[in-house]
Amino acid sequence: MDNQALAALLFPDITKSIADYEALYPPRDLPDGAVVTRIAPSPTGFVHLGNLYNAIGERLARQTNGVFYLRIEDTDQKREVEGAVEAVIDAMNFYGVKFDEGATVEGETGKYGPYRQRQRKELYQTIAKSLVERGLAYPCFCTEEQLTEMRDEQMANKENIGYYGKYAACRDLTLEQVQEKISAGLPWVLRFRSSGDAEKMIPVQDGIRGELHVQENYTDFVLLKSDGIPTYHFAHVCDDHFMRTTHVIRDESWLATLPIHVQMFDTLGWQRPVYCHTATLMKMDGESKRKLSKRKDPELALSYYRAEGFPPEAVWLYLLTVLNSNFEEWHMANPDANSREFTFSLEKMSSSGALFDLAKLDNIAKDYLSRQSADMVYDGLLAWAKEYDTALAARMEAKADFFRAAISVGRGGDKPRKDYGSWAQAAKFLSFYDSETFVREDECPENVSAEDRKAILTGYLETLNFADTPEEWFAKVKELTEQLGYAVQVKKYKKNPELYKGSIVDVSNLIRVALTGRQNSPDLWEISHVLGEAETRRRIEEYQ
RNA sequence: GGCCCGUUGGUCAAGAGGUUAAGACGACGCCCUUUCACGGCGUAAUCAUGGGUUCAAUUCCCGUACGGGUCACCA
Repeated sequence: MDNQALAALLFPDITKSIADYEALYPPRDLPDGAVVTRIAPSPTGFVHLGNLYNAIGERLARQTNGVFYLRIEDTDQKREVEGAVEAVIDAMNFYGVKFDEGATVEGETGKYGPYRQRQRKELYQTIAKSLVERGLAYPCFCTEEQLTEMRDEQMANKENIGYYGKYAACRDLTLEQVQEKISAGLPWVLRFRSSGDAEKMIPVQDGIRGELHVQENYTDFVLLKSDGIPTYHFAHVCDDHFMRTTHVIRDESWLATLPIHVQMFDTLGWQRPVYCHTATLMKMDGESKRKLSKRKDPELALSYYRAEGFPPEAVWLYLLTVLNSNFEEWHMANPDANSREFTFSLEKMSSSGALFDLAKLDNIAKDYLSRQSADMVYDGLLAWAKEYDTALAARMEAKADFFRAAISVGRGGDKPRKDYGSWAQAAKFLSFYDSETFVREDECPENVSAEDRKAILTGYLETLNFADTPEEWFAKVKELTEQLGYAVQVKKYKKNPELYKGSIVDVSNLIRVALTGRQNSPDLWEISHVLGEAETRRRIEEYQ
């Protein structure tokens, strides 16, 4: 076979050489140990947790004065969705992830582009052509049906599946045969001619997992699809080489095709990047774990957390506890420090899949929000409401001082309340303050009879004086409690429940339900002052 | 089915050849308390399993089981 002639036949328009691209994309001038990494999503319109998970690379790049960039893997035109690139950028921006170079909404920035793979067709074809010239790649005319047939036969024979050895029908076509098929207009893909041995294991250093042993690739996998666009495997190798990527951080599902990637780097004589395969986030499904699924699990989508209103930093705090086992300890020691001050390390990443724990996220978010100022919470809630709850946004703007006061209750001090971890939770929690949204959700405490309910609320109203100090106010509550045969001290009631109708818990909770509609709320006297005397009296009278 | 990866409490996990096997979340119980919270304390693990190496293994090696992933002209 005349490889030069075949290459010319297959790629008549390619005039550049690999050397041209080496010159175009010179090695980066960066300090020793600088990490160059990226996220490389495909523009399917679905931005998921994994994308953010791998954006941890940004922190690694920052820590080492390296580079973090965005590459768009748009080689599958069928799955592409309009506006998807903007969606990725918007989502990353929301989570504070900044790119040094790569695709942008307007176009792109950086010297190693284009950063959209489809625009790099000529580069891939140049590399492909050189492989053909070296006799390492060949056109394949097999149809989908033929390939399915081959797979079925291999399955039936319990042989390894794939295009290799005697199954590689197009491997040894003559130049004339290729010429004939091409002039007949038959579509073709370009396959790699693998000389790998399935029995051979090759060691690969993984940045997270340590030394890995993978089987050598023996299949003639596809480099270029029939439309001339590369497959993921080929594009990844070419791009990460010419973009001078040092670390490839990606999901562990790529472990299976690692042999292909390693083989490509080696045969092209390029230095392999450090592969870092992250563990997949899992979810409990009945008795067993399984990968988070796009169709079944709304929490896989990044948009879920935004719509729910979890502050971006809180999501990072949670993700970091899962990503780096020593992060949580650091965060407890530095509760108010920004998570970016934490030194992230690949070695501390877990290699087995963690169950995604929404309860823990919730806890972390509550703790985070409890430490924020009332202004921050007001602004955050308002910004969220403008997008997801416009009625609330309107009320907040109309009654800004009132909402700020409500948000301030229980905030500050050594023991701030942890009532909500997301803006959606905050909206719900705060709803009782505003008379427009006030609804009684909880019932009067069980220990309190209808008669006592009336007596307590009437008595409460009679002595109610808005000028009282909190101490004076509560002294009156205690007095009322005692008069009506309830125990002022919970402990006494617990010891001798038969001596009392109930305790101050019941009395307080009755007032609480009257005032807030719930049995769980912040301090009643503070709430009353946010509501004002008229509204306070109105709610209690109404509940008598 | 082949191949790859994994397995410490309900969940996330630290850990080292010899430890009382950290810590966090969740659950439950108790305490504090001027209600609701917050907070404090406490309870719950024969470190998947069989074998080997060793004075000693949960920690090293091999097998088994289980779980997960992957085997496309999708990424």
